Amino acid sequence: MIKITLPDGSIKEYKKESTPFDIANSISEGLARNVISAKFNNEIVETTTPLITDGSLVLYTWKDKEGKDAFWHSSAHLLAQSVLFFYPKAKLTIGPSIENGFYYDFDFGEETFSENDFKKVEDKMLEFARQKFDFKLRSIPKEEALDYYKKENNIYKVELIENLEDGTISFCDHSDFTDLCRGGHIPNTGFIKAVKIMSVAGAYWRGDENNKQLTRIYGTAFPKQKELKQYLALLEEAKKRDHRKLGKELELFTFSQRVGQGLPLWLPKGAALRDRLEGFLKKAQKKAGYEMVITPHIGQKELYETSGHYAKYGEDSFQPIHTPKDEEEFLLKPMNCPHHCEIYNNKPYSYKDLPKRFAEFGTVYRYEQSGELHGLTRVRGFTQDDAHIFCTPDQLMEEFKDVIDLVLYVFNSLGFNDFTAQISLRDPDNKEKYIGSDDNWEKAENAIIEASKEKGLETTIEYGEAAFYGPKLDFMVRDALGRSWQLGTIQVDYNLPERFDLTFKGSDNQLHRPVMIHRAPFGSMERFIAILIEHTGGNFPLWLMPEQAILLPISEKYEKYTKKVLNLLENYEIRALVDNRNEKVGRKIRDAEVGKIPYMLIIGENEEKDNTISVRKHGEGDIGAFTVEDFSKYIQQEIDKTLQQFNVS
RNA sequence: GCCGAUGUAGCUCAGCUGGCUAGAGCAGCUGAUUUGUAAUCAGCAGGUCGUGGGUUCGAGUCCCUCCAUCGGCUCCA
Repeated sequence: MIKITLPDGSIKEYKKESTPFDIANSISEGLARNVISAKFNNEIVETTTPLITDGSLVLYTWKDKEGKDAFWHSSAHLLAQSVLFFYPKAKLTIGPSIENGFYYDFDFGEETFSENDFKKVEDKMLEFARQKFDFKLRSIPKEEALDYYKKENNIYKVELIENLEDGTISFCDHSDFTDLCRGGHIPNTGFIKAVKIMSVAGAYWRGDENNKQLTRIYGTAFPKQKELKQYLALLEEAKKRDHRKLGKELELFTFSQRVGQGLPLWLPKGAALRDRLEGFLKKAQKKAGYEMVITPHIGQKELYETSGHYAKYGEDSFQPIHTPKDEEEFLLKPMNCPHHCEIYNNKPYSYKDLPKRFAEFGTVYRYEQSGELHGLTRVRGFTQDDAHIFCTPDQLMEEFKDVIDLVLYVFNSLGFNDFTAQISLRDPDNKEKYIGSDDNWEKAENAIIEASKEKGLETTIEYGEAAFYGPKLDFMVRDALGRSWQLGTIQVDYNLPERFDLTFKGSDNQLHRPVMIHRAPFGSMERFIAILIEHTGGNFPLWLMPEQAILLPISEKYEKYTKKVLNLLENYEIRALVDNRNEKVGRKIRDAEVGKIPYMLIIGENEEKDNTISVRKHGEGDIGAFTVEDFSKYIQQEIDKTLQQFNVS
C-alpha cells in the first residue's frame, strides 16, 4: 500500500501502482470523468501513471491551468499527427502549450503550409480525436531514441535528445503517432471536442535567427464547441479595442507612406491628448524636483561613440547625416542620455548639489526592423518621457524608490493596475554583450532588487533583458490581445558616468563618480497612448478627453443660447464643441455616442427658458437638467475621482 | 531582416473560374426638412483597382519586382 496526501491535507491509503485516475475515481465518479492531468510530488504525471511511493497528489481538470496545459499540449500532438497525415515528410520539432492554446514547429522541407491548409488539418484532428486514442508514455534508452530519429533523419530531435540525460528519454504514443515528450497529457484524444488553427508563422529553431526557420502552426482546442465559440468571440471583441483601429476612428493619429513607415503623424485630437498627458507628468515631476531641459534632435557621431551606443547599434541605426564639410557626421538622436550627460558636464557639482534630475520629452529615432513595426507600440520616431538622475552612490536607493513611486502614481492615475514589474538583468552566460565592470553591474543589479523589495513590489526576474549599459526595472502591460509591452522603465547605470567622465566634489574635497538613473514612467508617449487606447477602448479618463462635451441644439432657433452656453463652458475650462448640423437631435446623439464624447448637452426650448442644459452621459443616457455651473461642478468631481495629486513623501 | 497572408472611393466592403463605361453603404457636396435623447428625404460628386513590369485579342482578376499593412519569429539603446 502507498499513502497519498491530497490537497485538503487528508491522507488515504491506496494499492501500490494505483494511478491518479484510480484515486480520482475513489473520490467521485464526476472527478474521474473530468480529471485530465495530475501532479505527484510536484512533478506533472499522466493520469495513467502507476504511483509506487507515498506522496502528495494534486488532480487537475480543465478548470485548472495545469489541466489546460495538459489539454493543449496533447492537442499539439494531435496537430502533429494530422499534419503528418497530409505531409508525411514534415519533420517534427517541438510543440508546447502556450497561454491560450498551443503551437507546433515543423520543418516542412520544400513544401509550404498556409491558411488554405487549415481546414483539412482541423477536420483530420477532430476525426482522430473522436477515435479516443489513449496517450501512452514510455521510457526508452537514449541510444535507442537517437537511433530512431537518426533513421528518420530528424536533426532537431537528435539535437534535443543529445542534450538530455540517459534515463530521462520518454516518448508519448497515441494511435500510430509517436513523439519525444516528457509527459503531461490528457487520458485520450476524445476529450478534445473543438479545435481551431489560429495562424501560421515562421519561427527560428531554438529561437536563434542564425538557425533554420521552421513553420510554426498556432492552434487552440477546447473540451466543448461552445467554449471555442466564446473564445473566438472574445478575440473579436478585443480587436475592436485595437489602438490602430480606434486611433483612426477617433482621429488621434495616422501614418503616411510618403512620410515613411513607423513615423506617426499626430492629428489634432491625438496631439491634444498627448499634450495633456505630458502636462500631467510635468506637474508631478516638478513636485518631485525635476528640471526640464531641451536637447537637439541630432548629435555628432562621436557623442554616441563615447556612450558606446554607436558600437552597439550604429550599423542598425539611421545612418549618419553628412554636411558640406568633409568628415563631419551627425546621428539622428536615438536616445537622450548622452545629451543629458553633457548637460551634467556643463559645470562642476558639489555633493551638496546632487541629485540633479534632468527631464525632457525627447524625441528619438531608431531604425527598427521593418517586420517589427506595429501601430504606435513599435515605431521609428517616438518621444520618451525621459529623465536622468545624477546622484551620489549613497543617494541611489532613495532616488530609485522615489522613481518607483512616480511610476506607480502614473500607472494608478491611468488605471493600469494589471502590470508586471520585471527586473531585467544581464544574461549570465553572455556577459560580453554588456559594457562595464562586473563590480558595477553587481552594484546596479543589487540596487534594483533591493529597492523593489523595499517598495514591496511583486517582481519577476528576467535574465538577458538588461540594457547593454545597465539593469532595468521594467513595467510591463498587456494590450487588448494579451501581448506584453514594456511601458515604464527605471535603469541604474554606473557605466555612462564613467564614459562621460562625470564627477562631483565630495565632502572630502576629492572628485567622485555619480551614479545615473535613466527613467521613463510612460516609456514613450506613443506606446503608452496605444496601450491606454486599448485599455479604455477610447473612453479615456475625462481629464484626458480631447472633447469632454458636445452641445446639441435641437434646431437653429437655439443658436444664440448655445453660444452663450459654450462661452460659459469655456470659462469653466470645459472642452466642448457644438454640433450645428441641420440634423435631428437623435442623429446628433448617435454620432456623439459613436464618437465616444463623454457628455452630450441638449439644448432646446425648455433649456433656453430655464437657463439649463439637458445632460446625457455617454453609454448611460439622460441624467437630467443642469445649470452650466452645476454641470461644471459635476465634471470637476468626475475628474477628481480619477486624477489624484502626486505627493512627494 | 525572415515565414505566411492582405492591399478596390476618405471609411467599411462586393466584384465568381480574365470579357461591356469597376459597384454598395457610410462620410462629403447641393437642395428640401427646423427637428426632444442612437441614423429625415432626394439629387450630385468621388476610384492611376498599392507600385513597376510581364502573359493575353483583352488584366481589378494570372505571373514577377518593389512598397505598405496584418499575424508570428528574431530584435528592441
